[in-house]
Amino acid sequence: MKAAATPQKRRKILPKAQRRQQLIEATIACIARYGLASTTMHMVTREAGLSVGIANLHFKTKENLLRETLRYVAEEYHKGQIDIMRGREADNLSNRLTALLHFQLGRGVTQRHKMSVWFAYYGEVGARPVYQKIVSAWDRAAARELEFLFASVIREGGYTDIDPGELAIGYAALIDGLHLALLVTPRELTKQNAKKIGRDFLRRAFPNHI
Amino acid sequence: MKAAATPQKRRKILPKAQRRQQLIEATIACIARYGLASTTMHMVTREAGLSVGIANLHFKTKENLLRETLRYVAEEYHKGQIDIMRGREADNLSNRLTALLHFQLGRGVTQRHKMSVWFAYYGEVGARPVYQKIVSAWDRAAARELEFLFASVIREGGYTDIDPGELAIGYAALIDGLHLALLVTPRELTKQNAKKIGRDFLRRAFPNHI
DNA sequence: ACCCAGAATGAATGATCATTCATTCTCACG
DNA sequence: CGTGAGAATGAATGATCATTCATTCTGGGT
Repeated sequence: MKAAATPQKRRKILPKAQRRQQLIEATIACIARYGLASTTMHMVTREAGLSVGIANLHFKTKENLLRETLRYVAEEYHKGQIDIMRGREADNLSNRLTALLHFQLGRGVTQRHKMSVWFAYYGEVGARPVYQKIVSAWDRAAARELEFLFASVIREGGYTDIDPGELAIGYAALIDGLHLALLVTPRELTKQNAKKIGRDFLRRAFPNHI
Repeated sequence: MKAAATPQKRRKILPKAQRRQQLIEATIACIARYGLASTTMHMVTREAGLSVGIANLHFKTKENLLRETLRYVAEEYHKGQIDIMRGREADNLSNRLTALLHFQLGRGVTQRHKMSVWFAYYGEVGARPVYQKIVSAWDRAAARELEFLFASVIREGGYTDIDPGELAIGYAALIDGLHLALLVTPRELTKQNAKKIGRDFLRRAFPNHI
């Protein structure tokens, strides 16, 4: 038998870190497509093109894999934000605000499957304290950074009567809410419109900057 | 044997509508406590103090029960909002805005277990078009009403440069985002603060009213 | 060229769960 | 009272799924 009809997948050995990464990405794809509730280990390993046993080898349990996947997604999103807020490229505060808005409502983040994964985990936060811990740790970090950025803008613009911490929570909530709207009622809201709404929020707070 | 140690639950026959209601409420309690993913039919029927078979009798399948539960929750929340917006009690627009805010961030709605249920379903929307349909139908109705209210406020206050539809989407997104923050990072945000943030949003848009 | 540590496999196991349905029980009506 | 229509029960069934582990295979080291 020379060449089988099915092209005989050759077993490949790779470093642990690479396999873990591969499995996490397969998990994300499955959650986006089938939801957190009905994603099975078989689906994940098939998506990765590997055998079922592999999951147990690299992550002890399914619960573990899901936890690590959330960690990965949360880190990706929040690090992206923080990098822009600390941004060296845009020293100008106005540009930095705009860059942040474009990241948060831009092509990368607002892809349907990414938002699906994000809210799938949020949905379980009420029942799983572990998820809450992971998300809130990153949230706190991003919130602090945003508060700092807003404080700079307030100082520069001489705005009075604005608490940077409260405004930061409000802005973050608005962005989350817009993500939710893009996911749940995409027919009622385009990404363009979402950006305009975010921009209007900032303009009403910082009229001299936006 | 006269009186058993366990007080012999007597079988009771009730009208269909009442049993359905009872099961839906048990479902809500279970989702809040254990999450959508791990809520089982046994849990739900035990919570309701009934037998397993009852679920099949009143709702053909689990999927059906979950659907009806979402319908119930969505209706409760959105009807509450709409009633206030159409409110006969508060003819004054300022008061109506305030009443809406207090409903949306008040004791009733922001109970942890209610928000849990809400976001549990949002989390599955990406994978289940049925859920999306149910939620977006109610969302659309509430959005229209809110846009109408904002349009009245804009007319009364002579505000320029505000699109009521866009502002309504922004406000709704802010409220959703605040609910999420109350659920995920309750240590960072009190209900009092959430209300203040919502009020500030309205004040920046309608300074003559709030 | 050979070897073996340990990476990868997947059939088998046992646990959990939704759903079924033969049987029991209730109560409205005669 | 007595009865039957149909509401309620829960043990049994079969399907699905996470996890295990005996076995196979790979590639770096010698």
